[in-house]
Amino acid sequence: MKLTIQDVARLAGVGVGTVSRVLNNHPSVRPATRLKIEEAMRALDYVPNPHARRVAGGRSYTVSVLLPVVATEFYTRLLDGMEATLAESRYDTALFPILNEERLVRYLSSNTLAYQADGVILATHNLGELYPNGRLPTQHPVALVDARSPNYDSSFLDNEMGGCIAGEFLAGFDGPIHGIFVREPLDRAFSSTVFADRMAGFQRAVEARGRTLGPERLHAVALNQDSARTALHRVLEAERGTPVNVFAAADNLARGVLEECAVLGLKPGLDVRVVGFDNHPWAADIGLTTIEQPVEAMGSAAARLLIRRLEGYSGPPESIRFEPRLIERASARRPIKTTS
Amino acid sequence: MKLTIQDVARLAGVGVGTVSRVLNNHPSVRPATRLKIEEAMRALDYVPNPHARRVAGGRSYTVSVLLPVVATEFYTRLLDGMEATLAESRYDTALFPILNEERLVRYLSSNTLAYQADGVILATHNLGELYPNGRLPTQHPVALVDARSPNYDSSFLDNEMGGCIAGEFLAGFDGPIHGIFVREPLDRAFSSTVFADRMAGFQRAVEARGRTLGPERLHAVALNQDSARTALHRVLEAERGTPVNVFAAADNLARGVLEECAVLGLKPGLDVRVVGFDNHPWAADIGLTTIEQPVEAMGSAAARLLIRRLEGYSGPPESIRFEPRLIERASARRPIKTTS
DNA sequence: CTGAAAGCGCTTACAG
DNA sequence: CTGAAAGCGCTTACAG
Repeated sequence: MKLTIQDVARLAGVGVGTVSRVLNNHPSVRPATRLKIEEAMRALDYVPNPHARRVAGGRSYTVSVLLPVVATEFYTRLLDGMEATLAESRYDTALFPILNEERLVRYLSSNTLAYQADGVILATHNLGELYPNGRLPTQHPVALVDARSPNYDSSFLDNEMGGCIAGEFLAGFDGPIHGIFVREPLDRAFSSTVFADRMAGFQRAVEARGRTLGPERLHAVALNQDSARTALHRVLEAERGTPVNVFAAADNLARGVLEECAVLGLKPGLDVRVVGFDNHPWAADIGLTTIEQPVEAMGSAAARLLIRRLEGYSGPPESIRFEPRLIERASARRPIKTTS
Repeated sequence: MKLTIQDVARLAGVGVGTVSRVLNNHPSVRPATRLKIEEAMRALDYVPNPHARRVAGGRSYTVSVLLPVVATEFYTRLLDGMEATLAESRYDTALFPILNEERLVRYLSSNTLAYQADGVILATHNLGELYPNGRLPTQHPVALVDARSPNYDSSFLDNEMGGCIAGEFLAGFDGPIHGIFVREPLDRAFSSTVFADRMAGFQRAVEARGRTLGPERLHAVALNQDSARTALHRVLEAERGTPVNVFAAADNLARGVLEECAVLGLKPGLDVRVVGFDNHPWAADIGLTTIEQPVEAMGSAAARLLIRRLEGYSGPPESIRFEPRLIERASARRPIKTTS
């Protein structure tokens, strides 16, 4: 009842070996034959049995993706990017949500993972705390995403540059400048410098423009809207007047700020200028000026780096750096410059 | 280099068939033989190749666990309970974090899941919204945990009873009674009635004791501590005086309330009596009176129900109900009754 | 109770 | 470029 490679071979009028070759993108298959077989597969709606492939081929055609359990759009998009690229090369994705540190260690040391996957993608995790030598205890190729390490391939965003852009932009407005960011770690298992980097760039840019930004203007909060709303109150109390300029280092925080503005009757872009970070799909809907990061592209790049290793490449580790850019919307807009 | 069943058979001086039988708990193996083989496996540190088992046996020895991406202790513990029981029966666990609704549908419809798993455990998800007929589009056995359905085996907590217990307990104190709970859904992909049930029981119990609890005393918040802190302010403003009695329908919320009490200089258990829900490991450390739910046991029960199906049981769906109980600590303690 | 053998659905040299 | 065959590491009737 379950379709096998035999059924495809029979329908296409070829041997199973040839079907297998098209399944594995083997170069030496005549185009006409390939077409005939692909048609048969489509007609039968054939999906190869991955377990048999693993046994016969000695590879699993699966990559393990280890990611922190932080329910933000960011990880959904990152995963979409990785999975799309992995699927193109016919790799399955096995997800391992890192609920806590003990679980991360277990995943990496267990036979389960070793058996299941040909390679590992680790998200947002700076090695080094858990594994002081900066190496994961696995024989398989590893790629990092949204993180960097000298030992592994990685794709990452230049978060510091993103902070810089926000800082330079807000320094162009009158009124005091504040920053709202997330205190690390996001999660016990994930020490990351993402937010620290953003704030470092931000601070540097603001001060380079001769504007002050002491520690009392930097507000560390939890990654949720309510915390950001509370932080806005602290900003307003400190300044006792508008306008104020706020860099919220994640769109989710910026959204909280905008919502609280609505409650307080303050006009975004006039009384309170807000710049977020992420450019999530809904950012346009709420008119949020923000720093865009190409999340899907980062995921896709990490997947591509890993696939290259899986196919035998063995050059030195490579890092692909992505650059953020400013998306200007109503929540903070520069006046249009008029000539003369 | 990789160990196979052949190596074990050779060392134990038996055929591979017999080794396979002990691997699969086949009854007809002489105890002495079994011992000899188990010793050989231990000596070699042998782990069977799951892919080969899947191909030969036609089963995957894997169950898929679909769970919402809400980073709370609850899911860690639930998973611990499930995995422990599954592992006892030599089942691997494949985790599928439901990042959004589209992804849940994709998991359930994809060939990936169908191939990988012999069965599915779905957490905290009330079917019916996504699948109006209340059935998942899968041929495999399904068990629910932290949710119920007439169509599938399930293990769940009597959340309403938990709310009742909290309500009865708080009704024993002087001062107004408030409730802080989470507005559903927790997550776009997970419609659950967990919090609604807790509040329904709470309200019923409080009113049965002749105490008032209008809608203005029920505070819907997001599931994080900051939201709970803000809610406490609303409680205190409404009452303008202490003591007040607060049921926070999750320990995480209760923790926020206690922290805000510390900031405001209010004494937990005297000025503000707080009852949480969960009895997470850290609840004892902060002296939180709370409703305990046996999370690991619930996970374990769901796993057991599924395993029974996987082994061929085909009776009607069964629901295992777990009862919560009150754990009294400093944040709300009844005066010790003295005789006469 | 146990061994030898066939078979699961693929992959991959080996010949042609 | 392609087919026939051996082999991957297991499981499971089939005999004994």
